[in-house]
Amino acid sequence: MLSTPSPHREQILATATRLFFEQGYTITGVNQIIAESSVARQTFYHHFPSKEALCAAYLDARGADWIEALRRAGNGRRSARGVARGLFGYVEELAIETHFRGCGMLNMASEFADAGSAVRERVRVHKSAQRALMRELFLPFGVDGPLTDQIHVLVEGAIAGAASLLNVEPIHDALKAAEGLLKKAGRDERR
Amino acid sequence: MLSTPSPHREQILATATRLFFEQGYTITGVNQIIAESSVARQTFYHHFPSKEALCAAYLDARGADWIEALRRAGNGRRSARGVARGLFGYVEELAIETHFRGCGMLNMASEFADAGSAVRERVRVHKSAQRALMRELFLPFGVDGPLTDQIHVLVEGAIAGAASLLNVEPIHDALKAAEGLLKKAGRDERR
DNA sequence: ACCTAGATAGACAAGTCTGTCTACGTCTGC
DNA sequence: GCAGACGTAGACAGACTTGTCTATCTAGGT
Repeated sequence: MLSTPSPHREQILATATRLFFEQGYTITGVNQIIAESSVARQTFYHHFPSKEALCAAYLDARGADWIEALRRAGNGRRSARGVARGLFGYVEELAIETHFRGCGMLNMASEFADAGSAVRERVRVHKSAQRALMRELFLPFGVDGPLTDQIHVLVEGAIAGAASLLNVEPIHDALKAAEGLLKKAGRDERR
Repeated sequence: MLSTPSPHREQILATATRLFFEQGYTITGVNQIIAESSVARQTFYHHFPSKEALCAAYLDARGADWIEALRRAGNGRRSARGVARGLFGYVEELAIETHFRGCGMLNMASEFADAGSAVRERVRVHKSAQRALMRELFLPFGVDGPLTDQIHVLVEGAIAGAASLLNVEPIHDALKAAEGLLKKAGRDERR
């Protein structure tokens, strides 16, 4: 069965992850994935019955990785402000590293127009999980749900803004905004 | 010269605008644009020497339209909060109307990985103009630059977030965050 | 009446795309 | 020793891609 993780499958998925993110889905052909994975055509179609199936696997893997990385970036902080700094610091790091390629999930969604498609649904579930992660990270510091949702919007805006403007300014702006909102919330609470 | 606006050119550009936005750039072929524009192949290549040239024209036109629409949505308000409500109200309206298709400029950027490409540069200039527009709209109410930049991030995050989650919640969150930041700024100012 | 510019339809080149197929090799368990 | 699983290499089908080409038609100016 699939209990043993096939190295071929992993290799194909790794190549696809790189190419889908760096180039985009439509523009990346299975021929290129096959060639750069150094596997045979049949091997590819054995593990993934179609390009779209590979896309689904890519979204699942990448989504989980991203959530985990974001959790690590926000964990172990001593304050809500610290969590925010961890999050946006990681976002900045990644933006520079990827040459402002933006969010892999959102980029994929932009290539699937139909809002009812399986891809869009997967992206929706992922972003929903990201939203829940914000709650999880800020909850220990008494930050309420509505505010964590607002910070989530700032994270999304930071990534999208950096990809548009090709620099890290929007990420800094987002962090400042998050700090402002947290400060305000603290002040309101003490009243 | 190009002083007389050719109706054919306009027709092609209108079709491309629709298809590029609804479907995406790579997936939309010139054949489809030609067919749905009801022009001859040669006519297409007469007005646009290549698909990429058409893309550039699309970005220019759509970018200008978007800025203008956003200006109208934020203009004629009596307070900074009113401007924010106008802006996010328009963003919400559009998100629903387009079935959460997101931002046409950002979607296009996501299909051009090379950060140095002409397309990415055009998107960058557009977002820069959008940033300047935020300043212009909020300036009459004494809102300073850094804060308008933060609101701009919220606008970006609202559009991207709505496209991801397939609902308008992120837009409401963004508005709440903007109102919070404006309120906080007003309070700080009075201190 | 004639000439030119612009539009038309459509063939065409040269390449790409996804997915299926055959034919051949190699490794493992029984 | 041999069957079956798994791998490889590569041909192939059929559709699609962008951009160029020819050949015909039509309208306006002189």
